[in-house]
Amino acid sequence: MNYLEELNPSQRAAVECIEGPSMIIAGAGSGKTRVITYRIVHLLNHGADAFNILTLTFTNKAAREMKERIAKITGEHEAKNLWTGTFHSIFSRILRVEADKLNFPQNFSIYDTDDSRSLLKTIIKEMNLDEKIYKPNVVHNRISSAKNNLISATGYAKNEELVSDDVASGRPKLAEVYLNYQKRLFKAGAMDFDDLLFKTYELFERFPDVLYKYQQRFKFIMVDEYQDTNFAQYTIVKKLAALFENICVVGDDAQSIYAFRGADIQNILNFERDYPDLKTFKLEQNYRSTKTIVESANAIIAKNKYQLKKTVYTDNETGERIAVYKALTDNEEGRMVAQAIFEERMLSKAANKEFAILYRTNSQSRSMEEALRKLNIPYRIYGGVSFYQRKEIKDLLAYFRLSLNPKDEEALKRVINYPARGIGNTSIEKLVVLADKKNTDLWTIAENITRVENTINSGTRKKISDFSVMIQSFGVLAKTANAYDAAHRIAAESGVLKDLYTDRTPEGVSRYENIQELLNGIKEFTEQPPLEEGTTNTLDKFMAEVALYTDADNSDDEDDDRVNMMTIHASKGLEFPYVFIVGLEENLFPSQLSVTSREELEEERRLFYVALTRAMKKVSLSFAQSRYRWGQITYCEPSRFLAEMDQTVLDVRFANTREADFDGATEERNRYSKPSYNYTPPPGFTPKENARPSAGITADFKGDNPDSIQEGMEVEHARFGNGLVKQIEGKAGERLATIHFEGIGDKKILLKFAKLKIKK
DNA sequence: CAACCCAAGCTTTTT
DNA sequence: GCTTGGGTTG
Repeated sequence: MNYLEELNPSQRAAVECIEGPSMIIAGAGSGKTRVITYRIVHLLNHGADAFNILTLTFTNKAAREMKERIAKITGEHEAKNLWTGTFHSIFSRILRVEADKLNFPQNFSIYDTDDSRSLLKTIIKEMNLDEKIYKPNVVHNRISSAKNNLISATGYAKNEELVSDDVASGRPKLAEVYLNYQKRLFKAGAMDFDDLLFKTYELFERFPDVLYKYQQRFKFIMVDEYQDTNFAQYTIVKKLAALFENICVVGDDAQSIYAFRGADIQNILNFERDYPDLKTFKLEQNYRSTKTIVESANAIIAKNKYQLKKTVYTDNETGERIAVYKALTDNEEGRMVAQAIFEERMLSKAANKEFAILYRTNSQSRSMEEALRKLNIPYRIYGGVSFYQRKEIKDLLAYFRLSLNPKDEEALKRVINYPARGIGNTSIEKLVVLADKKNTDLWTIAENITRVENTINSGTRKKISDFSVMIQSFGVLAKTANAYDAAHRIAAESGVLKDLYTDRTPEGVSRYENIQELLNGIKEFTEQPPLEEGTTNTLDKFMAEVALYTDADNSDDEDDDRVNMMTIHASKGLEFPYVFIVGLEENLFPSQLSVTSREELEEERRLFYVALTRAMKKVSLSFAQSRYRWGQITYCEPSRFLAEMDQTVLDVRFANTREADFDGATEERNRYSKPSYNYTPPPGFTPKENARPSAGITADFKGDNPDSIQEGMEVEHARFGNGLVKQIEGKAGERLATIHFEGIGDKKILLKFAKLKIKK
């Protein structure tokens, strides 16, 4: 095929520039992925070896899609040899090969955020620090951002600015916690997510010959979503590219939405400085969206001060106006969105999967879900609690980790008494004390428990020794048997399968199914042709990859016809014909945590830009005037982003679907539509005095005495409306009622908290 | 040592 | 409002 002919002039220029440093600024919907994949194809066609091409992405999904697209053009064989993956996965591959240089075991464990926090908690306790001040996640964030800026634990301790920050916030010992944390990770043969970057940097820094090896291997380097790189990533890429300088970065400053975790748009500017003979390409034609959408998005991003100049335009048709749904409550917002999807589906003969509901926070999905369910609209939620974060999955994975790396302390603590085998907290504490005394690790103590002098009673000692023998046998399995056999036997022999199988509650059943799903995934992995011919796909190889799998990576039947629901962050890189952006309220979107500084607010605005530009045909926005947060009703004001929109393309609708009266307010509107940090809602968005009372609004709803409520009564609830009391359990003061509400179903409610009006 | 109960934190986003 | 983790009880 002649791929070059499928490109517009600027895309083609970017693809054809394969030598030397280049930067592609790719506006939303401008065919970025196409350019990257075709550029790789172009490299291959011009004599580059797939083995020499490195492409770094931010998500596993992006990497997988890219590989698939290239495979379609070049064939599987060629595509398989490409180095394409996330920063973390590519670097962990390198680190496994080179682990001995850093004195890490080749099977080092990768600690996820939970493991890191848990270890920090242990350290904070051991140092007798106040957990209220040294909050594990605050401490973790500090350490994480230090690592992302390539500041080691010793470097941190010497950094006056950081240390005085810590002193000022009452955490003078933070540097010491960092030092201890790194010591413990090392002892456990483990790296956390940030170490995968930091240790790669360290490896290249300390071993120039190793760096040279990879510099020669990666003759051509591409970085996707370059605007999201942090300093560590930037530095490592720069090192890798130093020999050939064949580096091409692709990004869009307007879509930088990860500054909160260390991403720095500055890297784009640094890039221009680092490579004076840089060639820059701008992809400005949007092929995805209507004029209305592109122009609205442009108008929004124009409010930002910090940005590169570019003009995104489209030749597509003007398209529909942007609907704005104004709801009284979060639940009503859900109903309106569901209703709108229902109607649009009829009107445009659109499929469910053409719709996406995007929100700022995962917790917003609930009201949407309920409303969709009521209209029998099938949906799928991306993200949320990811598969690999589930307790049962983490438990079994901890067995795998421990089998491969018995020094992995977090894994050991996780499974030594799961399923319950009589090694409780007191015994574990004793092991910790012993390990400390002998200056060794928990595993070494456990392994030698019958030979070490200790105060643990003989029954428990036997149990610990049985456990360590079992783990040792698993270790052999994991390295020799095929991954599925090993995984299945570990799941069975550890007692995990049995434990979950015995639990016949719906949650238990679902946990069991999840384990089966994991095992099926391992089976699939086992049956793949191995990377090296003649070898077996063992469990250690599976684990080398799985530690970095997350959320959307299990691509379960994406062809299903369902409405898509996800956070805006998760939607980056995707497109949908119809997009609903919900919860456009101050303190929600923009987030409450970001309205204090200009930089953070601009990031929220970019987030809104990303959300708008996901849409191909039509965007709908919505907001509610009150919403449940932390189980409490809070009143909300419309988001300033609504005021920043071009008001003439908005089509505002109220709950009763009559058109909002917007005429005659133009002057007023202009007065308010300037970007303002002291936000005042524009007219038309302010709640009306005579807003119709609905089943949701409850400011002064008074309930009757809860003690007088009895089974069989008809009651009214502020939020759920009318219902019938079916059952009351519990003693006075703690009475729990099961009430059937019209159109909602059964709810269990504590009477002393619920405000219920007795109707009959 | 397990089961239960309560308090705290959570709702920013991901590898 | 929910989940998680810690503490107390049996």
